[in-house]
Amino acid sequence: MPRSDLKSDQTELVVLSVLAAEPLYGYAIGKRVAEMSAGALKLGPSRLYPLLSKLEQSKLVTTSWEEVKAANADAGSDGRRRKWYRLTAKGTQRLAQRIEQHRRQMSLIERFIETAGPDAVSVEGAAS
Amino acid sequence: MPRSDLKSDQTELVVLSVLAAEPLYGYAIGKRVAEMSAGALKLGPSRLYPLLSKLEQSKLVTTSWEEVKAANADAGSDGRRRKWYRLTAKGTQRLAQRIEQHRRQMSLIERFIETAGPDAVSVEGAAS
DNA sequence: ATCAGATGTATCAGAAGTTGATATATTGAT
DNA sequence: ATCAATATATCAACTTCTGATACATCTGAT
Repeated sequence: MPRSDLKSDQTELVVLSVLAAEPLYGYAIGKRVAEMSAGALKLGPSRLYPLLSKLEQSKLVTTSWEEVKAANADAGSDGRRRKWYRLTAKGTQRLAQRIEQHRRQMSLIERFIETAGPDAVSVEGAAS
Repeated sequence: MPRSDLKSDQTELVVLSVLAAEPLYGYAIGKRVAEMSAGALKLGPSRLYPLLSKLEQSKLVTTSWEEVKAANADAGSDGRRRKWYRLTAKGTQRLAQRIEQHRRQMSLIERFIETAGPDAVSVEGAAS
């Protein structure tokens, strides 16, 4: 059940961030996101792969296929293939842009929360 | 051109926040949001009224109609009517919930930004 | 007086975005 | 052999968003 609760721009930010740390293949990206969020964010295939395709088309990432080496066998293929994604300079630029956009929106929302008064921020109803 | 760039939960948070400060009618809510965001957030009718209806149905707000008094005439209607929205206790509770949810998501995203490394945060590409 | 623009509420169809289900194929554990 | 995990990918159905439209009144400008 891929719940992300994030809007697409934020999802993009998250994916670009993990790729900024190191290149990864699709499935590993999904797992990394789940791990780092302690399960709060889950990118299912239907969300992840279209997004990665979009990033590829926009040249924010470059891709390359890798054949997974067999563990026990002496040589060659394992049948499984991985598509690796690595951030381009353009991708790094986009990430910085998304981070800025994110910070802008956050301070904006913060402003609204403040006008609501301190009453709203911590209230009985907030419990679990 | 109603650009909000906010996801629906965040829009709800914003609207509940302005109503927490004081009761308002629909059109005024839209203007207040635009003012407070210096035009960055615009809630058009097609976004605003369905949202307000939803809040009403969920009993997060109560509503009441008001006839606008004529300015010059000695008595009565001006023809214009306003539908006022005021937060219920349940609405206040929901607001607190949304604020908490918001803070959780923000610290989550912050975590991803940090892993991206300091390089990503302030980069040439961030200009304009 | 007329006309444009703001006020004020509301709906709708089309566009865009999201997700569960499904498909295929291999590996490793029970 | 069967099940879960690994690994990629698509699709139809669903929800959500938005531009356009509708209607009626008021205000200020010409």
